[in-house]
Amino acid sequence: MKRVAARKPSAAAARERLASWIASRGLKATRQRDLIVDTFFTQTGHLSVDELLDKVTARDSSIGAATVYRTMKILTDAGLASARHFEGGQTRYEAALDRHHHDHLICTSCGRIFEFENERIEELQARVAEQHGFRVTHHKLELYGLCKACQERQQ
Amino acid sequence: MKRVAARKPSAAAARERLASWIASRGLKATRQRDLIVDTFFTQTGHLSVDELLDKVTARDSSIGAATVYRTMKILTDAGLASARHFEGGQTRYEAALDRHHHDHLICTSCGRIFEFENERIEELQARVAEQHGFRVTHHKLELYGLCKACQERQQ
DNA sequence: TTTCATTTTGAAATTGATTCTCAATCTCGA
DNA sequence: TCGAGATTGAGAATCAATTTCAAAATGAAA
Ligand SMILES: [Mn+2]
Ligand SMILES: [Mn+2]
Ligand SMILES: [Zn+2]
Ligand SMILES: [Zn+2]
Repeated sequence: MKRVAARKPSAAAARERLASWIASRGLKATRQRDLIVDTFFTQTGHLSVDELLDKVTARDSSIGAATVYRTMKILTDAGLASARHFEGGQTRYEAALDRHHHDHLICTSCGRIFEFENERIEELQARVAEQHGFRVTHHKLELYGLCKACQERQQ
Repeated sequence: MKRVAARKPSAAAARERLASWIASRGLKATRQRDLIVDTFFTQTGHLSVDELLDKVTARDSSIGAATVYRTMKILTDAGLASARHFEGGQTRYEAALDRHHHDHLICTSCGRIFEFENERIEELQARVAEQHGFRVTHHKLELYGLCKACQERQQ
């Protein structure tokens, strides 16, 4: 039996949650899904399907892109991943289990993504919504610009 | 000479600004562009290219979609329109001349879009950026949910 | 175990918004 | 009026994502 690399505790929990999600709706467990989910939770950050596909096909080159798309949709529906639609193209996914809501700073030069939480901003948003009689289901706050490193690099 | 419908004062200003923008970079004035620009500034709100194309082809059915895309790009580059990328596909454009920065509430049921300005939120965003040593170029704050009317309609 | 209805898969086709290409047509300064 | 250069509309191309479909895999019941 092969020894398995240590994994983040949340990864195991996520796999368990996924198993019951799958069982509870008559879906079936598959080798491909397991591998994709395992690969996803082994990574950190905000992954595009393309990037994830690369890691996945490095492990099993027979897995198709459609299956990765489909699996990430399942993870999202199960609340184990969140889909983020930043500017400029592909959807990115991040692990969602045991994570607080947070927003993002995106460097338009190097593409790095930073996270922040700001309770005060959330409150003010809620107040704005209230003033409009609006019931907010979700929101998006994204700050685009140059990260510290890129500012320094550009002198 | 045909009488022209009364138009918002900003529309005339925008056309003037566009004329000098076009002249200043060796572009040429065209009938199609005039008609598209005129149609755009006659409308209010956040228009998709498809919606704009409909209004445009109602006036001249020979105008192609590519020309509408190209014209909206010019208006955007000239700072006379802003492109908004809300959830769900197409870019929407709104008039930008003499408008403050503002953010949006988007009803996911009826699609209506409401605007707000909140100086306090802007300040807090600036502070967040500062804490990360980030130089923000632009940001996006969008609140999605049900507008008042849609809440009431759904009982 | 075997059966077999159901789900899943990978490849390829399709979608939908947008951009590009290209030959024909227009614009505008000389 | 001329002609270099810009613009046009149609259709092709692009790109991420979804759908289709026939073959393969899964798992509950027998
Ligand atoms: Mn994040
Ligand atoms: Mn607006
Ligand atoms: Zn950077
Ligand atoms: Zn509504």
